[in-house]
Amino acid sequence: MSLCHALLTSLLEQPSSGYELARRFDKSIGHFWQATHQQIYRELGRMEKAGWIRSDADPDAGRTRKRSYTVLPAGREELARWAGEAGPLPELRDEFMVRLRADAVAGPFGLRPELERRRSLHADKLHAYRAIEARDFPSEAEPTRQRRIHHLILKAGIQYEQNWIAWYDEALQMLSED
Amino acid sequence: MSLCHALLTSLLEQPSSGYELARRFDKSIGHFWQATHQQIYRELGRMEKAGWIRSDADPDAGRTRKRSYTVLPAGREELARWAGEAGPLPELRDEFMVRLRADAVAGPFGLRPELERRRSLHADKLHAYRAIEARDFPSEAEPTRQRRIHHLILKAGIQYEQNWIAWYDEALQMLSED
DNA sequence: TACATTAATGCAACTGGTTGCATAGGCGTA
DNA sequence: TACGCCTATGCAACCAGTTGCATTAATGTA
Repeated sequence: MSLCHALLTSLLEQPSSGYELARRFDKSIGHFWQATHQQIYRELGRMEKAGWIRSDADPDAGRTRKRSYTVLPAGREELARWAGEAGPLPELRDEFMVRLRADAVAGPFGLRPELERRRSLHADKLHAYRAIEARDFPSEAEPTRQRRIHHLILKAGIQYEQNWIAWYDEALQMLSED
Repeated sequence: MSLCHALLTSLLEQPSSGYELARRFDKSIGHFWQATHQQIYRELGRMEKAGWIRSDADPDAGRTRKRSYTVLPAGREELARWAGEAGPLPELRDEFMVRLRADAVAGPFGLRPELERRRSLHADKLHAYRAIEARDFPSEAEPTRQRRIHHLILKAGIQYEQNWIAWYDEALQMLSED
């Protein structure tokens, strides 16, 4: 299970509360591994039980319940152990292919608007990634090992979206030939 | 939920038993929407209750329990209703990006072998798709609407794998610069 | 005849992820 | 002061998907 390892990584970068993790997730690794606050809190609880992380009342908690989590040595070891493991490829699992197939067999159901909508959603994501790239990885910046890896991850997202956009263009063109 | 609609589509092409569906799934739409036999049997049960499909003892069942499922008009309507709906984009959810990030923050953990392994798994899939393409969509065949859509779906798989292979090549090259 | 394999279906338990709701303090503003 | 929003955490119920196992019949093979 990757969520706890994603959390360990995030907490190594910066000890944080569950809430902060949830927000940071949305902006970084969350592009490749989504999690709701519920999952995050649940997982933090488990990890604390397992002795991988420790929680303290956050310094700027005031009178709130805010807790800050820190990775313990056991957590760091677990991350190192896990990171080297072989894992499964992500599964290609796309609802829309099911709709397309239904359209081929029992349609046509007029999928053009949906094709266009999806193409534009991919374009939105691509623009968002490009904006992050321009901000975080300007060409003049010195490429440390860490920065290069982070950039590489982002490029996976960029290429993924570009690829789908190209496919949707092809699909739309095919549709207009009918 | 797409599984039942994938099943409806499959059953429209060809009334079948759960077992047959499970095997056909592995070879066609299963590339884009996986399901175990368990899920399929469970779903067939639900759909029969909902009045979308009907089951009869399969003509060549002999003394076995084999049942054959057929789509009823209500099922066909449900498929048409669903097919036109807007759906969510598939989520980009890749374990390996979590490992890479862990490697950037707390590594290096020596991810090269895993990078190579994953690249070659993608290459395997690509070859499998290419083989299907050569067999099912030879250039001389007449492209009906249905055939063109099926080919389009397959191409999504092909481009997806090509895209990942290109990314892994870039990643491996980056790694060798260290 | 015995044994392994494949066809065919299904139960039970579990895991990961989602949804809806609840709580409670802090902060800005009308 | 009252209202709404944001920060922050959590419970409970649910759903989809996975895993392991069990059953029964037919088919092939040593």
